[in-house]
Amino acid sequence: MARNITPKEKDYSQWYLDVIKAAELADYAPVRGCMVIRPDGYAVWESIMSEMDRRFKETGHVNAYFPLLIPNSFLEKEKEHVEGFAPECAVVTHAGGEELEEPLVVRPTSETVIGYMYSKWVQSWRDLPLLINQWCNVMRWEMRPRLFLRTSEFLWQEGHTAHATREEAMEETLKMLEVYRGFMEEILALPVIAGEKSEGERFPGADNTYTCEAMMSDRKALQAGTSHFLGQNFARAFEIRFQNRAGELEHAWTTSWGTSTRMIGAVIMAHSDNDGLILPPRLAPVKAVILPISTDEEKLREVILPKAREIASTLKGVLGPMAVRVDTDFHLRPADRFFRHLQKGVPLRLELGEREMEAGRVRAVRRDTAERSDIAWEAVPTEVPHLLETIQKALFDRALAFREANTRHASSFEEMKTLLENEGGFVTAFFAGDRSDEKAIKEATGATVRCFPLSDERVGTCFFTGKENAKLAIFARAY
RNA sequence: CGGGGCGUAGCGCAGUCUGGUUAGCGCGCAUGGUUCGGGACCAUGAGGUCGGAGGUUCAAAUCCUCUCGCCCCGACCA
Repeated sequence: MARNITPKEKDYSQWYLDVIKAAELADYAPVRGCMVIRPDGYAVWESIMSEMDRRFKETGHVNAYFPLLIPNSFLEKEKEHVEGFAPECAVVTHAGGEELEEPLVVRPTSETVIGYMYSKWVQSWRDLPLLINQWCNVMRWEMRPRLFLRTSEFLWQEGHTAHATREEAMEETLKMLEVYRGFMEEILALPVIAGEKSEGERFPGADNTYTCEAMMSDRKALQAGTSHFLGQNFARAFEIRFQNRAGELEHAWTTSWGTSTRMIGAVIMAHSDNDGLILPPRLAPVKAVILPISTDEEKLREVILPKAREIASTLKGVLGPMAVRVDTDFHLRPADRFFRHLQKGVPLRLELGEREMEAGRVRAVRRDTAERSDIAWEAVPTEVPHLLETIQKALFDRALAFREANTRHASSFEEMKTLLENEGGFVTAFFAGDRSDEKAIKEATGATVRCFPLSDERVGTCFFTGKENAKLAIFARAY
């Protein structure tokens, strides 16, 4: 048991913070609610960026960069948008030693400034679709910041597209939701439920919002990414118009979709244990660490270390140059070196000691299960990647089994209250209520509608209003 | 914004009520030694304008006034 980490059973919030600290992922910044992402945390973000960016480009998107500062008047052009975001905006009022004529908002999201630019770039149906993504930082002055999950400033990507037809924009919205789902499940080993948001949980200014909802290991829900169908709302606010083939002027149909550094928080809370961070192999910047071990320092440096480097070199050829590290912290005792990698979440530890030198093998220790196995030197380039994939799958399966074991169905409001109170987790129920019903349920249970899963088309009687033909919803307490 | 709590070494705290020699303790850190395959131990040592400003006093971490910041609960919010 790690002595620097509070067990999650004792205090889940503290456990989460302890894991981050022990893994040196992030630290608090001097400004309230802001965090410093440390090198090992940033490497995880880089890993996320490179894989997602590849998937965005494969689906036809390109990257661009829009400015940090947005004229205040832009936000006010879309009524719901400004109502949703104004309270949490940071505003620049002075610059160059003078008060500005118009205050500038630090972007909480970029629909407005991008809408403004799109109106200039779009004139003909031939200019559509416009498929642009940007990687950047945004600022939302939240009341309750938590590292990675909700920080005042965070890093994210926001995709913004404009289309000629409603159908095409809706198709894009769902396509990117599916890109998110695929990335989260395949790379983060995070099972998510793709679904539609309820009225009360919709993005300010959107006609529909879709989400990927995940369950954390305390059974609470976390929204890991959203994709919005914006209809013609922003096109009207910013006059994004084009002439169709018939020569008529039409408003474009737009979408936006985003995922953020919050996903790092999701990975931490989905997989890690009381010893510290556990990273899924496909996400982990360092996938395997090789530890030369011996009390005979001469032998260590002259025989074992060169062999370790040789194995590392071969393995790098398979896994990538940054994915394998040789631990040369010989001033630490083996136990301390084990723990360091354990807490950093390195998926696989390969020990090379005197026993292994004689036998011509390495001892592999899995981070997720602590299982040990011996791998012959010649087999390392094939066995290690295989073992990493086994770990990847095991993490996903474990998280999925956990979610399924903690998902229950409620037919009545009483039943829902009891389930949320006693069991927690996800509660499915047929629901056809409106915004005020959602509010009443939240006040009574602390839970919100997470989504209406797209994969489940069953309908039934609403547990709250009694209406027929209600869609199946998932309720849960959420971050 | 309302209620409660806290600022003393990198971190966690004691000392403040009842002012009094060089402000302590644990962890961590540095050096040396013994250890070493799942968080060792011994010894030595470095590290502090006690959140800030002003005041009372022979004397302030301690008492008084002002001020800044942080945390928790609520409100608000994704």
